[in-house]
Amino acid sequence: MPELPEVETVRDGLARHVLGRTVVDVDVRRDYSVRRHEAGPLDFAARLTGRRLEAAVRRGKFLWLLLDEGAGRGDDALLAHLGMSGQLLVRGAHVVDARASGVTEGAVPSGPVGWVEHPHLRVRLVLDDGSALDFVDQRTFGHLSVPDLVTTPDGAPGGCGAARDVVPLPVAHIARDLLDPALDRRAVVAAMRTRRTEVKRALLDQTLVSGVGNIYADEALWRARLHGTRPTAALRATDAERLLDAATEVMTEALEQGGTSFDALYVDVNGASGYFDRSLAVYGQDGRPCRRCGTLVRRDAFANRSSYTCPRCQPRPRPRRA
DNA sequence: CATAGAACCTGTATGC
DNA sequence: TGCATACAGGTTCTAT
Repeated sequence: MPELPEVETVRDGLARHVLGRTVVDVDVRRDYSVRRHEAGPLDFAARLTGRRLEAAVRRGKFLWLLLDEGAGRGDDALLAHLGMSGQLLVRGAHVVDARASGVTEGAVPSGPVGWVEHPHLRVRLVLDDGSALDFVDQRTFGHLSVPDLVTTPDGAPGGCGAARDVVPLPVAHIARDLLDPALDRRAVVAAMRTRRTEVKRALLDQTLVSGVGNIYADEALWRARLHGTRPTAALRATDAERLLDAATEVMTEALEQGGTSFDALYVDVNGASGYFDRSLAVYGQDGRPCRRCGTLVRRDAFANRSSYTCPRCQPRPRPRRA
């Protein structure tokens, strides 16, 4: 669910609310949510307890909190991926509005502190000021872990030469994202055109350029007037550039609105929804008129999901012969 | 190596 | 009402 603008909204919230705090207790309610932590839930908790949260960093849809140097620990971080339905909620030592938290009316506040416990709470970190950081995740595709930080080689993911960087090990293969100033956009265009696939698949490939998901891919393609099934190999460089510009633009606008959310499944650290859903031109708009030409937006099956396009603004490519 | 599809899990909406 | 099916913002693993 959360794509770059939503994850960045969460990162910003964490930067403002939990940095400088120390983890005093870790409560793993569901082991599956820390399955990517190889050493298991107990080690996950042990590695976090007593550590201070120093910085909030993001690449694409991954975000992590740098940890201070623990006794005998190397460089590591609390890594989070929200998957399709993950949330990170900062719960202060006060009662949170039940509606904004996505909790039904009448939910029972839990614990002496008095905040409302979300039904899909998977992991809770209790912080030294009495607040808590809750990882909530309905579908459980998201996960938390405490991996080591590694230095990525020059010119790594996506074939984009750029400055060396330190990222958590599971992020080493993820390319820089479209809001990263160090991203080499020309290299992305070049790499995209060497792929033998369709342009929407390339846009969603996080090892080529990261941060774009199904919503913003469709929105970017509509803005660039390209059909997602266009073969990348036959794409003009100017078209590829226009597509990347469109994706950057739509994600920047979404970020300004606090991200896109259709329901309580996506919220910021305070439980509030973003407003960009009102600005979507095609995603989820099937049967409604294209705001540019009036033609009805259509939905097509795409990789166990859907793609939304304007058939007139985004003509399908001519079928190629093999 | 590159690419496409299945698998992972929980819940809601829709149709019969 | 009950039940079956389709679908949902993503990534990793596996098979070609």
